[in-house]
Amino acid sequence: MISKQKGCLDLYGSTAKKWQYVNKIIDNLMEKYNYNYIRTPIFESSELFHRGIGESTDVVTKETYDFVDRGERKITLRPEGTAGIVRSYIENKMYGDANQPVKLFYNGTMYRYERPQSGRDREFTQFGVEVLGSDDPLIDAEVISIPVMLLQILGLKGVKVKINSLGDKESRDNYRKALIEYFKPHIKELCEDCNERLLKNPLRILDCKVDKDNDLLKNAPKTIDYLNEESKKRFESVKEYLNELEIDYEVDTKLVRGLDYYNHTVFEIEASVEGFGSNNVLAGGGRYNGLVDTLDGPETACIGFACGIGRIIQALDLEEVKLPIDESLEIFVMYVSDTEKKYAASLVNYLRANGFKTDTEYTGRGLKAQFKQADRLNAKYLILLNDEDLKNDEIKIKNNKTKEEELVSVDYLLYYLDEHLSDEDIDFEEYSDDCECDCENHKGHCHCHHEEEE
RNA sequence: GCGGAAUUGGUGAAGUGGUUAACACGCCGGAUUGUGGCUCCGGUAUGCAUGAGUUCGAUCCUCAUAUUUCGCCCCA
Repeated sequence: MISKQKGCLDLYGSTAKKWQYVNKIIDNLMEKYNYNYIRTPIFESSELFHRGIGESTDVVTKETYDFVDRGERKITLRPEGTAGIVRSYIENKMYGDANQPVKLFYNGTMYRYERPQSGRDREFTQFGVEVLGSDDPLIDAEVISIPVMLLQILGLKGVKVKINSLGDKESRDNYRKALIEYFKPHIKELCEDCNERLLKNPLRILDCKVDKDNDLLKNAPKTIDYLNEESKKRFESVKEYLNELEIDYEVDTKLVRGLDYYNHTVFEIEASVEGFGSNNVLAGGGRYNGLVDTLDGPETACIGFACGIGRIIQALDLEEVKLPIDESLEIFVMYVSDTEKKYAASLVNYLRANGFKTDTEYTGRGLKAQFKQADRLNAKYLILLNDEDLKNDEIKIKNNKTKEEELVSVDYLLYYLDEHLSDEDIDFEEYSDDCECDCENHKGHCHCHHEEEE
């Protein structure tokens, strides 16, 4: 047997339903925010990511899926969405569009060659947003508000918004130098990883889990103190707009993020759910005003974020949030004889064409088993074809909940179904948590048939 | 890139170096209900992740590989 590749995921069944639902919410939300969908290739030239994300970042040095194609081209599977979109922005000269800023969103798979663990796969899906062509702090706040709104709509509770500012290039460089000077004399007191980090990415020392209680970290210089006046003012303005949007946030001066292209505003959205490992960051992003320039485009102020759909679903599961997914079937058509089966074929087709969610039997089951199948599919109405009835142009319809049967004339069928199914919309009572039967098969919705016995 | 744990049928799983791999659920068939969900009867892994080794003999021991899972680094 051939098994799937490490860190990949087969998405199907009820989990797939959840993804479809989340995607639907995202599309809807982006419509309201007036962001346009963009899809860029899953693979790009390796150089794009090396220059874009940063030669020294872990993502590029040890996590990319690289290969050489038959034309000797160096290719990399995209490890994130921003670089490809910036490339597209430049290549398609979107900076020349009349409509500025350019507000885009994407939703697709990304690839990172990593050791899989909770909340991290090699192929994973990110939804994200990029706004190119505006340095207005209002946009910073808006971009932060998107994942917040999304998680709120999905019903996730314990979300925490953390923000920080790295300042402009000047501020960031000054801060970096200050940190190195501060840590250098004491570096022996810190863990092995921190020693590694000192020159490569000193900002990350602040985020160290091993040394987090060390006074050295607590008293380290803070990003805020190294912002120049302009950067400081900008950060204040972002915070003001966040207040206007009524977004609760926390300034975390240790929040630095690992990709080279970030400056000014950076942010993360964390799930504080019991049972989430260390990969509890659901969304992250920030400003990257230098990236378009780095990739040979005109200087353009940009900001964006990305969130992992898989992690969001995981968080929803851990919080046991119930998504309003309707898993019922409107009509199940049953038959026994060959003539009934032929009639069933055209009837099913007819019902579907008229907008009813309809299914029927395909495996030669007996009538008894067809009833079971109908229950499994959560059918609301059963149509029991019977040669005798058909001779009279009549069809037997059974309400699978009340068990009431009615013989309906063929001409009247659609009307009958319309009548009965329209007010049969999702009955939230029925799908509540309160099911107390002993069966084990209902984690979410209970479809058990426990009559009002006794 | 580094480290820990796991891998038995459709599912949850028990189990042993040696004839037919427990049990439960599910599923299929039958009986009984006019058309099901209750009950009863029967069926349901020539197989214990894959490959190699130790052995008279391995699902059970050893090694390798794959996948899963949980951490570290890093990220969403």
